[in-house]
Amino acid sequence: MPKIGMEPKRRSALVNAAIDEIGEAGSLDVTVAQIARRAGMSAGLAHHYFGGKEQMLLAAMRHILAVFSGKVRDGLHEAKGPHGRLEAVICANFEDHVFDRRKTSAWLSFYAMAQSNTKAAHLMQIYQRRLRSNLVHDLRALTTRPEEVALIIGALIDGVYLRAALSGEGPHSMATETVLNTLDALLGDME
Amino acid sequence: MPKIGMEPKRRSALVNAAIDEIGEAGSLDVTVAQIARRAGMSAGLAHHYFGGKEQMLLAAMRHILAVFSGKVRDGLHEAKGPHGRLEAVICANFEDHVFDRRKTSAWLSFYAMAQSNTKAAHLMQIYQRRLRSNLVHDLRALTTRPEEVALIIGALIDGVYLRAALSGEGPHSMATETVLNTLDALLGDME
Amino acid sequence: MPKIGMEPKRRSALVNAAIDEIGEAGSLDVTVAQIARRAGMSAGLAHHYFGGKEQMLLAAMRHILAVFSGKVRDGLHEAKGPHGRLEAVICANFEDHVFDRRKTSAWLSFYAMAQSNTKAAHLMQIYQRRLRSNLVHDLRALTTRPEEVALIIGALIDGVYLRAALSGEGPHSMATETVLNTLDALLGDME
Amino acid sequence: MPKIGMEPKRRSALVNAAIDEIGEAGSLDVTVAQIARRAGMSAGLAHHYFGGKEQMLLAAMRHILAVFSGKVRDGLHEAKGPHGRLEAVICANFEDHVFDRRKTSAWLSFYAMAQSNTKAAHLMQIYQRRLRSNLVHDLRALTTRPEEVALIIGALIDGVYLRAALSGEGPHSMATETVLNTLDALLGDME
DNA sequence: AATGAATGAGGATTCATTCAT
DNA sequence: GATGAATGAATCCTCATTCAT
Repeated sequence: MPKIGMEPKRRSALVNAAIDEIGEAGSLDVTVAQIARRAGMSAGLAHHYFGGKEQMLLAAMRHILAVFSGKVRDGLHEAKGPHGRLEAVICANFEDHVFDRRKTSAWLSFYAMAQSNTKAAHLMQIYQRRLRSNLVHDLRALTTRPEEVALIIGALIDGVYLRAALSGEGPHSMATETVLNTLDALLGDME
Repeated sequence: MPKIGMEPKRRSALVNAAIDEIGEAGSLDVTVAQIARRAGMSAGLAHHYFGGKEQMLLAAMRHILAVFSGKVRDGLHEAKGPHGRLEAVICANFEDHVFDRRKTSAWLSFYAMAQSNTKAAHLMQIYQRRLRSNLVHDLRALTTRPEEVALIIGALIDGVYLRAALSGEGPHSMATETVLNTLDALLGDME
Repeated sequence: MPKIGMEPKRRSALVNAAIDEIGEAGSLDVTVAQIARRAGMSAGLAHHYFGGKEQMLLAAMRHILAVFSGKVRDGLHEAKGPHGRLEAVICANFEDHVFDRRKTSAWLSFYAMAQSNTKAAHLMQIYQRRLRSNLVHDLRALTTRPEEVALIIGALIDGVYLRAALSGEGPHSMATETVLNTLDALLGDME
Repeated sequence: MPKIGMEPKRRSALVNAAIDEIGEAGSLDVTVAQIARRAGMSAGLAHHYFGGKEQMLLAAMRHILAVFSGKVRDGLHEAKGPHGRLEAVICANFEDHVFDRRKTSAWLSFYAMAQSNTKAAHLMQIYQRRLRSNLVHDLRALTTRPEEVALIIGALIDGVYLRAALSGEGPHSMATETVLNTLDALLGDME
């Protein structure tokens, strides 16, 4: 069994297991043993690879953010024009992969974690800044108050996501449409 | 020593202590002993009055919602006209008392709790429905799509609150204005 | 069972149990559970009263030193004249109570502990300084080099004790005589 | 890759690493992994060569004793006359190499180990007997009570060493002189 | 020979909860 | 009513040791 180059695989398996476990439990009160078992290894090995529970959770959080960032980047590549790019960013937030029950649930738990964990808070900040920066960049061409609209759209995305996470359903299309409509309303009004 | 009418005082003290403790810790990982000590009594007594930690936390959550509901009701009493009433509801969400650092922090923790605790989820639902109902009621007079606008405004309130809770600051006026502006943009556009 | 004022009794029982357990094991590799069981309580309670293993061990060390100090004080009270007092100090180091197998064994373990634990090192220093101070005080009347003789006698006491601890036997009288004879030889020579 | 004659080098490296690690930590609570890493190999290989942690520690202890014995032997070769030989033995105990901070620290830890480990105890016995035998042999020509003086000098050496190990300083010359002076006092007195 | 993977037992610590007084 | 005593289960983490390659 002990092949070489296991570390990346193990780490990846643990990260996914952590997200799933947290998602299912709906809370961070998940034991290392549970995660490790789901990832098919002993708790000791999990510690060996991550050094501790906290770092494992942070890695999971980082992974969620990385996947999400990738989606946004992909979406932006294909989009054309400022409005198209805004749509792409918003859609990326509500894509099926991101909107998976387990992911949203884990996400909300990480939100809570960010309140007591400095590193988690830092990760959230990075995500929020990146989102804001993307939005502002394309809003400049469409409105005289890009900052304000970005603030609203950003908060709205979070709010819609939050409600989805809580309700447990995943009204993907509805969510996207809701935000897009608001965007257009704001653009139309502030023009 | 066995004074009469101690129970309400004890319960109230515990609820407040729980909110403060959770708020300070930024998480629900708070011990019964801590809460009880802050409330000036033994952990055993806390159990006596609430029967368990979970019920104590739920009582704390209920209390936050109750205080908030009271604020909304007060605001609605003084407000005039549909738009004025909408303003009142929104303002109530960002009042100083509600927007206190500790309260927002506890609130976000309860959000997370609602994912794994059915009763907590139920309380959140009640709050969301009441908010929605208030919004829809007054939006009927101002737009042809009251449901949709209510959805957006509701999500926006949550999103703004969420960000405030995370950032730790309390940009009260900004928050209120942001939501109000969006409301007007939506009304203007959808009329 | 839960009577009031249990704390001192529990702490005392734990300290004694710790000394016995360490003495029997011949090492500090003793579990809190073992100590607690010997003291007739749960491991949780042991933590409740001491806050941790280290503090429990330090309390045990302190207790050994305190008992020993008491013996020295008692001996000095009854002794007469400088030489009599010196004899009393030396005898106190090899009294039966102090020379009990378990105590010596624990003592040697604490010596080792003092190398990695600052607080333990501090306790050892206090003991050594007190011994030295006692010796020097009475040697002043008997020799022109009290400091030097005190150094030798102090080291000799430690050495004899160390060997006794290692050998497991307790040649009380021999030990005492050995040190006393050396003292007299030094005094006779240095006069 | 499988070089010939690697075993002695590996074993030696591990023994030295163990002594250093124990010396630095000031305790036997040192992991095999730490020792192996310091010796530049994997923990698995360390096991391969020694069969277990205990045997590795015993080998380290044996090594310290062997180095020390060599020093004594060398000293005795060059010394002349009974008194000169006694001086040589005493000096060998406080030579720089032996008196190195790390070595003394490890030594004290091994003392503690001898209480719970039969093999370690046996090694200590061998050392003490050899020291005693050396001392008695030369004391015969100088005093009528060689056994008693040997006992005192032996215990004094241990005591001085113990204090040096604890204090962390290495007052080499002082230590040597202290013991030598005592020796002369005893010889002068008991003649 | 040598490594890194892997395990599993064991230990300190925490804490909700119960209970005698 | 109120307390502090007490427990025991649960959890994180460490580490010696084994093993496939």
